[in-house]
Formats: sequence, structure tokens, C-alpha cells
Amino acid sequence: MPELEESGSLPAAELSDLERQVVDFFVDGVRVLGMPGSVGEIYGLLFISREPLSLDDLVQRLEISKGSASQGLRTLRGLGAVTETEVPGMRRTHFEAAVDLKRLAGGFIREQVRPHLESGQLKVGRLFEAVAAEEDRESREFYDERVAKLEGWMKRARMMLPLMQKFLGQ
Amino acid sequence: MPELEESGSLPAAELSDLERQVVDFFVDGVRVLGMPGSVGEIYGLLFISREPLSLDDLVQRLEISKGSASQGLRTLRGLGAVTETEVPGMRRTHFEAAVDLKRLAGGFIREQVRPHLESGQLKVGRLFEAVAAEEDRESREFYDERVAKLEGWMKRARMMLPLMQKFLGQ
DNA sequence: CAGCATATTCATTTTTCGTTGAACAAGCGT
DNA sequence: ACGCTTGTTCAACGAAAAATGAATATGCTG
Repeated sequence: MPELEESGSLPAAELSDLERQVVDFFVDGVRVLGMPGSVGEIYGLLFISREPLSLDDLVQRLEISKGSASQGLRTLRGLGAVTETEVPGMRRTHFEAAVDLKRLAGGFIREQVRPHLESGQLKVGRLFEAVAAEEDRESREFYDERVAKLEGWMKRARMMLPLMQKFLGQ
Repeated sequence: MPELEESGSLPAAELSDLERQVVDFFVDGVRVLGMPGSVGEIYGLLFISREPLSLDDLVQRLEISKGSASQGLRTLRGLGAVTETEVPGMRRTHFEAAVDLKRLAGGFIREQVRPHLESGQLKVGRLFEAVAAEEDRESREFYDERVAKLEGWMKRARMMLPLMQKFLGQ
């Protein structure tokens, strides 16, 4: 009795050698960026798939839970790293990987980088207030210089973002 | 009986408001970069200290274990983010924060970024081999295009490093 | 609108990662 | 050489993050 694999919803073929390697590549990649490995698995498999995959495809082929798949897809959608596509005649929604580097970088910066830079800026503001409360003049001057340096670093970081995007954009 | 606080090695003053804020600022900062919070605590306190601190100073003021302090300092030294200084008449070695952005960024790139990019490059090489093993011509062409795209991304990432360093340098 | 297929949520379990602290090592001063 | 101060290592522990899967929600389709 031969095992079928598609159309219906059956035994879920194991990942090929190539697929496994690509998935692992992206697992490492997203880990470096501070995201859970399952996000990398999902993006990796979509990246190397010739056709869009459904949530259930991902669950079966990657052997992860529906919960992980759902949450991972939400994250990737938020980043603009996957897009939903309607596959004619199929009910469930399918996903494919966005492979435009500019878009990917933009999503990451928007979702993961900017929020930190913004909250950092707020904190620097509060730091200046804390410095002003210092009584001793020499200490205050030292602290002020340090916090000013911090402010400069943050400014540079903010300036670098558009630069990066420009560089990555084709 | 008044509590003394310095020279000897006694009760370890609590962090001031300013110190606490700076420490927290760097805890967040290094977390974003994927490092343990204690590394941020240590760097933060050194950053806002007018004089170099010993390992024991860090243990007492931050209320962390010697183990964390030792390991954190090792990490920071590896990054070039702290330097050892000899304080005359004191046996134990003291540390101060390096506050040159170029140096900090360089250390981070060298220790944390480059290794990943290099192993990534190796993996892309193996991916091309795996693609070559694909029998079906159309599939092979698709896979080859995708892996080539990956290779391009890695190349861009490598090109961006010197750009960043140049931008951050002075 | 009943019944089924699909997707999300979230309390619980599992795994990963960081911290602790005691044991150990290194080296200075007497 | 010995004791004492300082620093490192590492097994065990604990906290935090991720994965799971059952319960719940959503919404087609007939």
C-alpha cells in the first residue's frame, strides 16, 4: 500500500536534504536576530518551496505544533516576510516567502529595531534629568559628558538605519 | 557606629538613581544584541563610574555573583569594551569602560557578527552542492536561483560591515 | 443554521540559558 | 614555603523563553 503525499492531507514527506539545510540556515539566521527558531524553520521552508504552503503543510513537514506555526506565521506576516496567496480551488490560505531583501530588512527595522531606538531616546532624556539633580559640580560635568556621549551614539544609530536600507535596497 | 564605604571593602553603597538608570539602559542594549543582562550591568556601571572598579566592586554594587562578574568581564574584554588599569597602591586589577564607539562596534562585529557570516558562507557552499544533486531540471533551476539569492544576501551583509564601521568611526 | 474545516489563543510543559556559589587555581607578600 | 587575597571554573539550580496541544473562535458550504 503506497503512501500518497499531497492533495488530501496525508503523511507529510520528510524534508529533503536541501530543504533541511535551508531550514537550518534560517534557524540560525533568525536566532542571531533574536527570534525563536520556529520562525526560521517556517521562513526557510517557504523560501525553498516552489509552491505556497498552508499552515497545515508547515505543521506536518516541519513536525511542529499548530500553535508554533500560527504564531510563527503571525510574526513573519508582521515583518512582511511572508505573504498570503489564494490557491485556486483550495480553501485554506497559503503562504509564500517574500524574497526582497529591502522589504525584509525594512520589516525587521520597523518591528524590532525602531522600537528599541525610540525607547532608548526617551531613556536618554530621563538620564539628562537625573544628571541635573547631581549636586557636586565636577561629578555633574562628568555625568553630563557621558550621557551626551550616549545621546550621540543613539543619534548615529538612528542615522544608520536609512543608510542600511538604502544599501540593501537593490 | 557609622558605616564606611570605600578603601577597605565594606558595605557597598546602593546604586544611585542615575547609576540605576544607566545600568538598565545598557541591560536593554546588550539584550538586543543577544548578550546576557549581567554584561550590560557591568558595562553600564563602568560607563558611568568616575574611577575604575575592581571585580569585587562590581560584585558588591551590582549584587551579582563573582562568577557572573568574572564571566561578564571576560566577555567585555573580548569585545574590547573594557580595559584593565593599574590603580597605584592597589593589588587587585581595576577596569574601566572603553567609550570609543568605533572600537565597541569593531569588537562586536569581530566577535559576534563575523563568525556567523563566515559559517553562513560555508553553508551556502554546501547548499549549492545539494542543489546540484537535484534531478529534475526545473526544480534544480528554481533551487539554484534561490540559493544564489541567498549568496547575494550574504555578500551584501559582508559588504555592509566596513561601511558601518566607517560610518561609526569618528 | 448545522456541521465541518481551518485558524488562533493560552495554560501547561519542556527546553534553553544565565546565574549562583563552592571548589579550585594563581600569585603576591612576608 | 605558607597563608592570604584575588580570580576562574563548572556543576547544579532557577528563571525565562519557546513549544505544545486542548479549548476556543472563525467562517465556509451545503
